[in-house]
Amino acid sequence: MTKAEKTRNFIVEKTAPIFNMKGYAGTSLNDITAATGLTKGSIYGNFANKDEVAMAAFDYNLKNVSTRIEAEMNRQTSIKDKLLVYIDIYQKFIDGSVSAGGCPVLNTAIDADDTHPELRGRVLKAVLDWKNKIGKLVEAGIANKEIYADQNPEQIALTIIAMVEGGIMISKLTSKTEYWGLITGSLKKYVDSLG
Amino acid sequence: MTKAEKTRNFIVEKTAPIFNMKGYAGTSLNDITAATGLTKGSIYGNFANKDEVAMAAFDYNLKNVSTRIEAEMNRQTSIKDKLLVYIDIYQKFIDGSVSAGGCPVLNTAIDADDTHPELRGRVLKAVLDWKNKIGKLVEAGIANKEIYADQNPEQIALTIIAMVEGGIMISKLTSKTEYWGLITGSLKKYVDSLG
DNA sequence: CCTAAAATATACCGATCGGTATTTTGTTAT
DNA sequence: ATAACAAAATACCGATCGGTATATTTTAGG
Repeated sequence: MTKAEKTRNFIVEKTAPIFNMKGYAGTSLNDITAATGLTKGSIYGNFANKDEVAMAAFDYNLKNVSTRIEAEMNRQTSIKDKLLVYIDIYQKFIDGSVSAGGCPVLNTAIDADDTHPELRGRVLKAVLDWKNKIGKLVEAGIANKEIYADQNPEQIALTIIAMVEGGIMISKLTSKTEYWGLITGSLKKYVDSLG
Repeated sequence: MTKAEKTRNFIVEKTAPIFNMKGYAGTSLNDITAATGLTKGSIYGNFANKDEVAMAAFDYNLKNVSTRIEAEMNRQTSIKDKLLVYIDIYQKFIDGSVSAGGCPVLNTAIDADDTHPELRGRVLKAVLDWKNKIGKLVEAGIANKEIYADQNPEQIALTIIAMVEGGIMISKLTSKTEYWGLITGSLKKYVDSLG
């Protein structure tokens, strides 16, 4: 890893939580230099513009979530338990112990939806990938009789994502972890009812 | 209504969709003057600062949702049908036929959560009021035997809000109304299972 | 119709915005 | 050790930011 690559990673690591909290328009180059201790010249020596930093920051935040989910999912055996992994992982996004500012998918979706097509495209792909992943899990669950055959994998995927993301919004806004407990309680019951 | 009050309302009406789409940091005073055709002097003759315009815009967007929901709810007789009113109303937020930019509660919650305490306070109140409203509906449903007595009103309220807001995020981002149909399909089944 | 007050427009403020050309510093291979 | 190169810092750019003091226009009451 060259010096430039190291610095690039360093900048992304330091700015990713800021973009996640303040959004694209709300994060200034001054924020970026302050967080990294570097100067504007150095930032622009490693990135073409603010857009590129924002994209890399989103990718970093997304990968951070994905790898944690992947790891925890591999520790579960049943499909239903795999589907419920999101509950434990996203708990950490609410109390702030992981990636300050909440879920990057939700934040960036709202932030970039009507303002930043490039960023929007990245979040869109993330949501569709997520939907496909859950859909395939459900299909596997149907195949091994864990889930009823008449269930719609796409519908289940969308419902789980909606509940998780909506739940994060509520719990983060209110700072009430017991709300997250109640919402995920409904989610557990829902997943249990699938088969 | 004095001239100043008219102008104030006019400014709020014209800027409310912009704040809803671009967020607080993303909406500039130039956006405000462009949308209204007024000058900065006129804006600041009616509002102390950008914050005040943003607050008034949020209040306006929120009231817009609330009154529509209230009206549609009064047309329903059963508690379950009242709970399902959100589905039809929010449909219009996704296709953009009402208040461009999606649900103001969701947008402002994400936008202001970590950046704007005053605005955050307003959204927080909106969500808690919403939760209480659904909670009381559920209690009424329990009282008239429409809903099982062992159901938790607070949990039901939070679950419905989470599904609706999460569903809006997904449907707006993907521009797929069929996704909204699938998610609200789950919501209908959920509400139906309550009693 | 005229005047006083209210409302809007004009012109400007310093600060900050994203971005860049140039210089200085740090690194690395010979 | 030094030359060649890469990387970071400095100093600056025009544009836009939110905000204001002042001048002009519009409104409303007598």
